[in-house]
Amino acid sequence: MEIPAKYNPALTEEKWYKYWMDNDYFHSEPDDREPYTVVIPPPNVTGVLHMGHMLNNTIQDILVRRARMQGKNACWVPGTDHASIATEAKVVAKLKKEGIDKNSLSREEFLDHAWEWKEKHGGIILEQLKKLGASCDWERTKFTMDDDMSESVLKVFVDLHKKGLIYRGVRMVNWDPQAKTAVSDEEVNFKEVQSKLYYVRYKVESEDSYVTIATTRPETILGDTAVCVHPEDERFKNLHGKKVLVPLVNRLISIIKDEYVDKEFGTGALKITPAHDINDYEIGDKHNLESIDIFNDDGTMNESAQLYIGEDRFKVRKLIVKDLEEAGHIVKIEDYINKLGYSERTDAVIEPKLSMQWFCKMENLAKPALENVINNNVQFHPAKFKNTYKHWMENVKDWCVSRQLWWGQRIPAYYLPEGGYVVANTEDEAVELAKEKSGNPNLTINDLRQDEDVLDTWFSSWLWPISVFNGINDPDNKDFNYYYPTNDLVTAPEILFFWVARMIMAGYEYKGEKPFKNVYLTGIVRDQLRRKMSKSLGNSPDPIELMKKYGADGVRVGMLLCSPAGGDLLFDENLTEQGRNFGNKIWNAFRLVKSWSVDETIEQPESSRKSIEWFLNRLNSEIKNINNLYEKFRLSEALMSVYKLFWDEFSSWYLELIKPAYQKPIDKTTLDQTLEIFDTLIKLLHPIMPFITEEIWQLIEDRKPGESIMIEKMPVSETYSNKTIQAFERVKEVISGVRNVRKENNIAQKESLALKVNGNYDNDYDSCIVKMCNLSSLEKVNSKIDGAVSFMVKSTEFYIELGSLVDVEEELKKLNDELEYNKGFLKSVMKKLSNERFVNSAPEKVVNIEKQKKDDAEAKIKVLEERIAGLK
RNA sequence: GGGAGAUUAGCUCAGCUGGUUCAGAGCACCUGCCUUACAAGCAGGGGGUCACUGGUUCGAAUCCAGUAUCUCCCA
Repeated sequence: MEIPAKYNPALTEEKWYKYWMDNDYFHSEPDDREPYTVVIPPPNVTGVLHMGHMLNNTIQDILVRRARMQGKNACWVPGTDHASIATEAKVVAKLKKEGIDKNSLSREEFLDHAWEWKEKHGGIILEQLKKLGASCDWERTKFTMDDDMSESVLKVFVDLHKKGLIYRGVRMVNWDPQAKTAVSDEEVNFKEVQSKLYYVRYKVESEDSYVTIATTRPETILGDTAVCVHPEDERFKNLHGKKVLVPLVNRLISIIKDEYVDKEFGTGALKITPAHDINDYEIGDKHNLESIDIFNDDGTMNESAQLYIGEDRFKVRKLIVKDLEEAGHIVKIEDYINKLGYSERTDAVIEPKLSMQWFCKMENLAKPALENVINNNVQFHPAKFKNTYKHWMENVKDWCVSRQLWWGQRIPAYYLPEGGYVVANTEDEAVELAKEKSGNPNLTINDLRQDEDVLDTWFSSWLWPISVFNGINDPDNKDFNYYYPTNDLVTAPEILFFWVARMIMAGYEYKGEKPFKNVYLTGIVRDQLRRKMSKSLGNSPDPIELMKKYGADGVRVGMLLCSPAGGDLLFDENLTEQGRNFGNKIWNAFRLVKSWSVDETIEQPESSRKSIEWFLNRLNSEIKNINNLYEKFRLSEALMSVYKLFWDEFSSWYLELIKPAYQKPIDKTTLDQTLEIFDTLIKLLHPIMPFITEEIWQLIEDRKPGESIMIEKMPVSETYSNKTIQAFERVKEVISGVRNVRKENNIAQKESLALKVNGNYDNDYDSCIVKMCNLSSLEKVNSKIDGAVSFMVKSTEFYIELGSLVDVEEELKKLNDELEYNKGFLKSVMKKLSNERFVNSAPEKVVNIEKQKKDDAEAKIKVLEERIAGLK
């Protein structure tokens, strides 16, 4: 069989993905086995695959494939969320391009367009995940606006309303004047901008004096309802209880006292505009101030402003400064850097605005969600995120769940003609409730007006682990009972609060149980300059191209190589290259083993027998180690361990040890055992590199149709002896020693050498040393040999006689350097041992270790000194 | 302004409840090799006052305090 020297992923990946799908390996149904469940963090329907998804889904697939091979019933539920703001923005933009104004469409017409858009673009990411090898149960794919999902959302809204946890209220919200919707705090990006600080003086009522305030937003002066000073501020004590006139509109407002004011900032006097600043709103609330809303929804001035009506807020700033200046109210203008909130979706400057919204009370929902993270019922990896989570949950604010959009679940609240409203799951129910509430038995649905707003997308996603199994609509169904709670959630720390925390809340509220046991928090993928990868910066490689170039396996390895949990992840294409190279290494190891022909008549060489014995010990110890790392979610370390096991231990040592001479056959025992070892290794590798391992597994032996490595059993660790492993480490040192001698003296491997040993030496692995070093003899002697090149392993001396070839000077230097080092080492040990307090207070074990060090060092020094004397 | 965390090799990071896996790994770098599995490779090598200053201790990268720098979250 001719196997190419370079592994070509393109030839195998599609083939095996199709094979897995055709055999339905990804699909799960409840049965007797232990379930292992993961729900995908639903990507946004507007998106395309980016590096963050690659990382996140690589990790999920590794966990899922591993669990499946451990014999669990693995179920990974894929899906997407409807992303109301982003999707609506996209659809509006698309319509605009076609010359259609959203406002000219009815709600239903618009939604038709939106659905059409979703059908066309919504599945892109999921399709791309297949290229990565994601072993999702595609039959279970969900979308947050599927009928049953929406039904769950509305049911929960109605239920929470009944429980008094949903209420309607006026609140200061982050208003996006471009999207004309409120956005959550988390969807606001703060950026530093160069702006100006305007010092404006207000005339004190019936006095010929002024008070000067400082503001960055002079246009909001028109909405001022107070001026506030610090009660202890001497400069303003004479003003307490007085009133001032708002410039230009001459409204009379009070001077109030509040400790909130920073005496050092500006002039120490603060204008209060409760309708347009969150802090002012709170002060206004405290002092019962009037709120004057001077903006329209699109950021232009309204009638309440009295001036500049219909003009945009930024234009008004320029106009009002000019007018204030002319009226003599501007004292000075300074340059000033402040932070401004921008909408994550539209990049418009956020306008704090009072508006009627729907809220969800968080306090009681947060309690179990906090408690069960603190007590580790839900575990965070890495655990440091518990701190931030705790801080957030203890200061949780009510959740604004309404959005002024059409795309999403419409709030099931119906307003009665004569005021008031009812909340109901269906229109019929709403009519019934309305009849009851109004006492009017003739009401019909046409008399009711449903709320125009939709629910926040997170109000869908927080139910995700429950609703994908239909656990809201049918709480006692088989799937929900079997798969919930799920096992691991893999997501980014950025959404720890507004997604993870809320899922935990929903879990306890609707099932009385956590939604998942572990939360693995990935890092943020950044480029080499630590910049977050983003489309706008253009610093993100296209994952599809990357997979084409390096193979999905290579990219998976590359992602994992740079991803300590929770830390930032500095992606570099050379990591994927390293992944591809690793694939090639595996491929070539396979090629080598496959190239050997068997001769059943030859006996197994001693060296092979010993090598296998060693490697099995090494392998089992490493399996244990790897299991440990996986349990602690130290995935990149698990990868590194299996990487080194395969590359260093298996390829560089084991295969070289058992390799037959060129074109010579191998004995059957060794080959069989080697194939078995290979099989174990690729099973260990499968969760990380599913494609190449399947390809090799299928080639290594004839497989029956329907067989696959992905449903094989993950190897478990059997007993092993650390003694054997350590003994072999000595053997490696001896072999390295001989290699060094060859190298330093330019002796080819073909030329055989005679090795002599003096000192403490175990000849168990002589056959391995003889083979690896091409020795003509390996002989124990009882004295040092002058005139030979030498090296030491521990305090055992090894000699190779090269006759005149020995460079005495060189040899002396080497020995003297080593002597120097050992003397220094001994000195440091003696220092410890001669410290009485150390000997008395340190545990006996530690003292004994030091004594052992002393003995070893002394023995070595003695040997070195003798050798130096011999050479001189 | 409030809170959390970080600082270990050129880069990214391990290093658990102080002591033999204590100064590590991978990559990068340097040297020599196209040796019949693999140059996407092989064999070697160099490189760190563990941010700084004190303290606790027989003993500190590890614990404590302060300083500096950085990051994130909240306002």
